[in-house]
Amino acid sequence: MVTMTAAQRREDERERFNVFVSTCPSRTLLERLSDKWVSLVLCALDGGPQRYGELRSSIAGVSQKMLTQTLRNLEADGLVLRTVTPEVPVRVDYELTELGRSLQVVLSGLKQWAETNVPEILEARERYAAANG
Amino acid sequence: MVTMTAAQRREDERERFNVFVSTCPSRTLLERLSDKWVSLVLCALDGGPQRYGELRSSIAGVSQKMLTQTLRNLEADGLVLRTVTPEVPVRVDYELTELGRSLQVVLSGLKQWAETNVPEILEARERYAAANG
DNA sequence: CTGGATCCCCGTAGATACTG
DNA sequence: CAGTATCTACGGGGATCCAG
Repeated sequence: MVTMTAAQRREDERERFNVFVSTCPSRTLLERLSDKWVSLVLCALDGGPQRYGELRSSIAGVSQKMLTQTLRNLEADGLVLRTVTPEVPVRVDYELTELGRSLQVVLSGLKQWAETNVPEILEARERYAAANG
Repeated sequence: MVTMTAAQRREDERERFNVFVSTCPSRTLLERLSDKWVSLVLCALDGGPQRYGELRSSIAGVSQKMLTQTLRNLEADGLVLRTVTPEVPVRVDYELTELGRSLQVVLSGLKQWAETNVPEILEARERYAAANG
């Protein structure tokens, strides 16, 4: 076995993880990130640390259960840091980690795309509805 | 305070789309895009038009139902073009529209991020599991 | 009072079988 | 080949309860 060049190693890395293989860890990761609450939570935390209640009110429509569940998953994946301050009442703050910030950049692109292209999408839906039943 | 023109007001309205409002169209759009199959389908179509069966086999683990449903939604939103060729047996091709390609760029960034950062995430999960139950 | 766990109900994803 | 139809099972939403 000859020593690998950096390029070969990079190629090898790329082929180790493939989202199109259903058993690949990158696939399950992509599925977790492709969650409607994940992008909202990460974008909400973009402005800095927030308390649980702040997140809950800034992300309209989220249930306690899903917000807690999403935050726990993000914490376990090292994307969010959870800090408990034992005051009365208890205070829990959430903030992005370095890894979380790098993901937030990508997801804010998706958020931006959605907010920008709403009109085109709505027009397309009307055309589709008119053409079909 | 200067008077707004109608055009300015319309422009202002356009920029008011906010994903954090649960009733905002951009929010429901973001939720549709934040679907685990959407990113996979769009990335699969990045290489060019594909038949239904090709998509089904390239995206391992997708059910006929969800693939059809996802493709129909993407078609209705103007992101994917569906072409039926009345051969025997019938041939159905799917390809990205211009709008779909612009979204694919964003989603492939997410795919790339997932494939790149799998190791960090797995390590974080182990640390979390070790620290907690 | 904040943050979160638990229970129950319902919608929807998913597997299977069938059709133009 | 490219879908529809049907059934079941899992996961999200809401109410309720719990700890600090």
